[in-house]
Amino acid sequence: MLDVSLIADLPPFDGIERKALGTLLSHAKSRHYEKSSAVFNQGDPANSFFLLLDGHIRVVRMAPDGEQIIARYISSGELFGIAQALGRDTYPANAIAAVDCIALAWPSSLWQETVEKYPSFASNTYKTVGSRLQEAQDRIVEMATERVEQRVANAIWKLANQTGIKTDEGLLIDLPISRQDISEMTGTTLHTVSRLLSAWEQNGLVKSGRQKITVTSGHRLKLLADGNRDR
Amino acid sequence: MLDVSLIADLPPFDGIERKALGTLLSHAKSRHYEKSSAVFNQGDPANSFFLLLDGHIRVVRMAPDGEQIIARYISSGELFGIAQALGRDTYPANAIAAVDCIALAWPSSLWQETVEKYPSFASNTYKTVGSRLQEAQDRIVEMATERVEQRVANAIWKLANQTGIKTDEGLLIDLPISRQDISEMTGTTLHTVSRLLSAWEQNGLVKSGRQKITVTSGHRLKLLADGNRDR
DNA sequence: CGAAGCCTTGATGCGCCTCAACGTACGTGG
DNA sequence: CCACGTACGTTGAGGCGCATCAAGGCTTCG
Repeated sequence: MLDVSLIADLPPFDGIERKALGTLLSHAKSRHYEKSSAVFNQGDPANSFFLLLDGHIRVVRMAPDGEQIIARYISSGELFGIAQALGRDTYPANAIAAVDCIALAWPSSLWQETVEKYPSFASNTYKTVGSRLQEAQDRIVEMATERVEQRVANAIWKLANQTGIKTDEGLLIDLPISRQDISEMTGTTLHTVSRLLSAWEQNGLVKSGRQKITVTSGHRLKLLADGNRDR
Repeated sequence: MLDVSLIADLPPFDGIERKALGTLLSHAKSRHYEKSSAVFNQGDPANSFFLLLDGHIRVVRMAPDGEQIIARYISSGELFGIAQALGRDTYPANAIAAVDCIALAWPSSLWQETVEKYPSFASNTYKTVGSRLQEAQDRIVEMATERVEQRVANAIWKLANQTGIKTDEGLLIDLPISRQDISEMTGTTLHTVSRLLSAWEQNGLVKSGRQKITVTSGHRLKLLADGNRDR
């Protein structure tokens, strides 16, 4: 049986009494997704909505020509696959487990009911959608006005802040991430990302290896992201 | 006094009885905005939400360096400035009248109440937000994967379909739009847009003049937008 | 141990920005 | 109504940023 403490402190459920959380949980199924497996795919009928309990999920959209673009990473404690909140009945993107993940899944049919019964849940989730729209718009502005170097610096800086864990060398991004992944987040190529990381490593901004990036000087990385050309 | 027929047939109000529309309208103020004036600005406290009755509104975001990016155009019949639906209390962008406009304005305090009282209004507006998020994501993918020529073709094609009126020459975009505007929609420069339009005019795809674009071959323009290099 | 996946680094060239100069339509006030 | 100022549009020359093409090294895993 799932315990209420699993979700009681998470932002989406803020303001719902524990008893109600119990009933909510009784309708949820806990599922395990292993690394690189798909939770759902773009175009699939949106039969469930999800809460990520542990791990990281990569949300990916396909371009018409088959190229992939990473829309965002979901961290634990976040809702995802909430197509209902967007008035959709299919998922708008692929969701891939970046590492082994545990998620709760509710049937979509419960969405409407939940939103109506718990106004705080409704306002929290719509706020989430709102901020994702905001983020998307920001990214459009970024793509339109900034150079590749800034965008890559910004992407890594945000990832480090979202998922980073402190090590003695700096902030380590807590999920396996390749040069290719970064390029798909920023609209460039893995080659350019590789060159940038090499240069930054020389200048002591980051330390990186196979699918691993540690930010050693968040400060200077942020400066780059904000457009200061180095030295 | 405002007449119910003004809004009765508009999508956002679909499914609300005429009597309720009357009460709703009684709280609205009709306002006139002359060409190039601001309805609201980015960062302003979101005191009202709006319905555009006539005209076209340009939604613009400012980049940190002062550059402007056009997020979208609002056509008549659409809601805009609905910061509440995004859980925000300030507007996330500027709204500028592209031509003389007439809009209804409601105080933001009415939003919550309206959403709760009319479920169809709620689901319609959240669907709107959802599709704007979708559009934004699509645009990110576009910026990341397509060449300037495709993006410009696509922007013009969409504008022509959204606002176009039939003339004997083709589809005329029904609002004054400069090379600069197009460049701010696509993340390029007015120079490149000018060169593209000149070339397209030579090939008989469009006819354009000062702040005016007529699409003479939507078909071939769409082909360009989809990535077919011409001839 | 081989294969597949990830990373690096060089060489080359093109797409598009930048800079510059000029032409043209609009509207505004004398 | 004409003259001027301003906003918009065009077109050329030059060069930079980054994609593309190419080749090879290093890990990880079956």
